[in-house]
Amino acid sequence: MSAEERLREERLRKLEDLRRRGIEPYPARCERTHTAQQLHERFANLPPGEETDEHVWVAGRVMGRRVLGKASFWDLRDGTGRIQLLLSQDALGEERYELLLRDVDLGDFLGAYGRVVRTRRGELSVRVEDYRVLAKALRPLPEKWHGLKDQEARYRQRYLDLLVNEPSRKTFETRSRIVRTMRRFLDERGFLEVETPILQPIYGGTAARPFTTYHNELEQTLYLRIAPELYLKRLLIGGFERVYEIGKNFRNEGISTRHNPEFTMLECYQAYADYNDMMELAEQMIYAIAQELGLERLSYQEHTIDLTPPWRRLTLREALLEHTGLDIEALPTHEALWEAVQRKGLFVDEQPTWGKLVDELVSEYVEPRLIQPTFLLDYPREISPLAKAKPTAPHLVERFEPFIGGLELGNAFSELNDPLDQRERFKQQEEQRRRGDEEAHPLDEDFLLALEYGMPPTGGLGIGVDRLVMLFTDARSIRDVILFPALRPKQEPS
RNA sequence: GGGCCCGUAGCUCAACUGGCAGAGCAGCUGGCUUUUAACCAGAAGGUUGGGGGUUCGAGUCCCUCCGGGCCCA
Repeated sequence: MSAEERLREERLRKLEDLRRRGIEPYPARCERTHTAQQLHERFANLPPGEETDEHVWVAGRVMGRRVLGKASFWDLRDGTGRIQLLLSQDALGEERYELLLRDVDLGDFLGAYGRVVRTRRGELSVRVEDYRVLAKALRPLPEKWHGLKDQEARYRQRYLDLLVNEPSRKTFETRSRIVRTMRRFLDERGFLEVETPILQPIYGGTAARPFTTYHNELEQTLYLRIAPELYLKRLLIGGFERVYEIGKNFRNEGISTRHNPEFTMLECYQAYADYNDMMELAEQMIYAIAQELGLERLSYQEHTIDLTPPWRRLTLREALLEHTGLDIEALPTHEALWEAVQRKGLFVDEQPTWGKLVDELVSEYVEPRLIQPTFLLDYPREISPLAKAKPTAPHLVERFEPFIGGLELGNAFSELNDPLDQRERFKQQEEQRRRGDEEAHPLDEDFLLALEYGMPPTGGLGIGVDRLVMLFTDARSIRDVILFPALRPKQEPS
């Protein structure tokens, strides 16, 4: 028997011992009059050594234990904090006291009843007169002092990570606050929260490979959405002027410190707005989150970042001129640009088109250096099939991506609402697909039909929620901000 | 997909140049009625991620597979 199994056997033995003595280790009900936090608030001014007449029931997990013989001190933790239990043979009687010491382990859930006191050393405690075993744990918790450090275990058994690593718990509380603040920000501005299909007959809204599934009854292939964009636009056509959705997108691609196959996205659309309005919306929203968290200036990895609006606006042309010395407007063809890239000895892979080459150069030489909040704007038209062309430069579109700390945090356009132009763009994408581009946008006749009924001029904005949480929690990997990140299955010896 | 690093007791970590696998916490036994990582004493706990190889001898060197981390694509 392994050491692990022996520890489990030991606890099973205790569980049986409890049952033999008529104690159900998994009772259906439990009494609780106060949380730990409520007690700490209510008795904040109780002086050391003082006792109250107040009797309370507390409940929680046993996280620590100091046994001094016929008296002992136990740490009970609930969702709000920690409270000490003071147990003695005097108060419980020999039998009940011995049973507790013998059969209750660290990690078990315990309810305790007694008087609220403060010990001579100043620790608020419950002097226990009665107790209930609430749930027996069969496996030991990770070590109390060092916590759980093993990265793999922290991801695979997140409950243990949350249980013993305070910073991890804080990260996910912060994540929740960020999403809540986003909702409040948009709700206050008249945006309507909606839900659109995750199972889609045609995927679209961005360039990515999808997960494929099948509906048995309909005998139909369906795709998990890579973006909600095309459905949200249908709502603009339907007359809603401001909508947003926060939800999971699914992209069948590699896993990295910045990519999880399912990830959370905010998309919002505002009628009668353009990408300039969406820039303001984005910086205001992220600043509002920063204010909520008290992080208007924050540290991300080795950087100090100031989120105060307005943020820097930088066109791709300016950015590439600055970081590579290439003027893409003076190199308007694929051949000319590639020739210049090679002449300069720039280190990028060859790309099939001018637009993709520009994108590649930006990814390689510009994005990692965008530490302070920056909107990169005016992208090549051919890599942006859902964005409206710039009136002054039809080979470019009104599109931007926000960058902070080198992280790409989103994507936004003045949305293309010309149904004939949209059809042309889809056809160009089909052509790219024929040339082997698996990520080319599929042609969506149902969406084109909707667009032909008329969509108002609209600004759209997508924000990657996970990456935003990374920024605000100083996380190096997206896995640190996703409760249950995607991992390869661990092979169990059979 | 490529390169580098890591995987030792339930948890956190040791183990020199290849030479008896070791400690703390947890658990077990005993002691202790005001502790705060309580303390004191004792005994126990290992397929060193899996498989193969080199060697008198492998946690350590080599090959391979699995998982994780970092960097690159």
